[in-house]
Amino acid sequence: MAKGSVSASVIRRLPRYYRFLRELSEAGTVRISSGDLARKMGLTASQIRQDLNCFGGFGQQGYGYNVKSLYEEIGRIMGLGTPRKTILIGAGNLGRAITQHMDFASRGFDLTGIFDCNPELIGRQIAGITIQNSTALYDFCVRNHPTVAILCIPKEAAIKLSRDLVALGIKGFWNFSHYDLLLDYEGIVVENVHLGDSLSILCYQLAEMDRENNDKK
Amino acid sequence: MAKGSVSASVIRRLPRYYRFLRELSEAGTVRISSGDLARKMGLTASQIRQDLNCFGGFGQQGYGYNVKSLYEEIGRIMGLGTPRKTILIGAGNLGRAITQHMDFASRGFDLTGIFDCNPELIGRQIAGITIQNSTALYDFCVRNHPTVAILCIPKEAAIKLSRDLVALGIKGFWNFSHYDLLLDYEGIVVENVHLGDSLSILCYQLAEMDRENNDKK
DNA sequence: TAGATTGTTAATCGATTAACAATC
DNA sequence: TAGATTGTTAATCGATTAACAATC
Repeated sequence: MAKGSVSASVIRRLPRYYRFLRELSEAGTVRISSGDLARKMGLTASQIRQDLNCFGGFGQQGYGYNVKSLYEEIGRIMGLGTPRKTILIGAGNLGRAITQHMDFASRGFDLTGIFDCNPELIGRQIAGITIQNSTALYDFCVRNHPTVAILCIPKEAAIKLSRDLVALGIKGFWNFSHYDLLLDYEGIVVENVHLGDSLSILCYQLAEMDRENNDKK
Repeated sequence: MAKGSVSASVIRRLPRYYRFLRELSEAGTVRISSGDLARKMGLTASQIRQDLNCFGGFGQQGYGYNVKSLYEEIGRIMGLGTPRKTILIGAGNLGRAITQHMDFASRGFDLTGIFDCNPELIGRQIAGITIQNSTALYDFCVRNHPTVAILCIPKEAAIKLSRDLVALGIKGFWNFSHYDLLLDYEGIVVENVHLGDSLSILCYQLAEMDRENNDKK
């Protein structure tokens, strides 16, 4: 189905297409042309057609794209259909917020375990899941075979733990620790989220704006 | 100081340079060559030299870069020196987690107010700041002149509120709502964070890995 | 001085945009 | 059929990499 490897730029845009198509679908739009979608998303029609054609020809000449079927197609491409057993490690502020905030099911994940080493947190529940002692992690993985781990733990813990988790069968990491997780194992994927970096980019843009304004004067 | 406009690709890498340089500095490293830094960061030496030269010649031929002074230089470029008065809107799970999780001061922000419309939350404290009723937002802005707003509110609220906030003097938005905030006002900057999109990218990569493995068989 | 490494220019690569024949 | 819009190829643009003279 997939033609060789799709570039990272295209992949990063996929979830955004998916979002816009869902909204269009919910609003009752049946069909859309690449030109109209481009205007809505702030892209070019060419780019949209190029992007979609990495995965196949989903449109119809003279008509455009069927919103609902394109939406479903992209969902299939992103692999949302088969939920992956997921564990969360680190039930601090961020871990708890993500658990409560994110709709895992609709995004292809099934949160099955939460772990922390803080005795104050162990036994409490988040989103209906009981926080377990980190010492139970090994047994849990052996028994339940989760394949995805969300890391909401400090840098040092992430470095230490990630190797063990790979050995326990984890294939994908959603990493919030302040550390660029780069696992050189074959067949492991990592998505690093650096909220601090994101905030710093905003800071830069504000600083740059100030500098421009000062130059004008 | 800045030579015209620096590309978005370079800007997105700046916080990462900053992180690595701080770590090197804390580890006691005095100088580093573009080659060594490239190896550490998984970049090319060329790219590092090109990136840094967007802002000026911070190195010295035959020596490399002084870690501490390059670190400080990048901090200046990112504008970390002058803290910007910041407000957080939406003190739900995500808003609370971000408040407690993020070191705003070291990143050039000064969180001065938190707002929510949920009566259960109003009056409570997060990180030493009392959650105020959203109805007090207007007065607060008129009196305190915050310039940055963090949006941890639903899509609809973000759309409605963002225009008002611009009118109240907000120049920068750190937007966590499930919505691509795109303010076409002059002199307003937005950093959208889509955690759902990030998770979807991980999902795609896992699906792609599965497809590759199936193809092999 | 000789060795190392930068700053910078030129070459390459990849991604975006434009153009247009195919076709619904 | 005529009009619209895709899929796809070619052209352009920008970003990354390579090369090397300048120089510490």
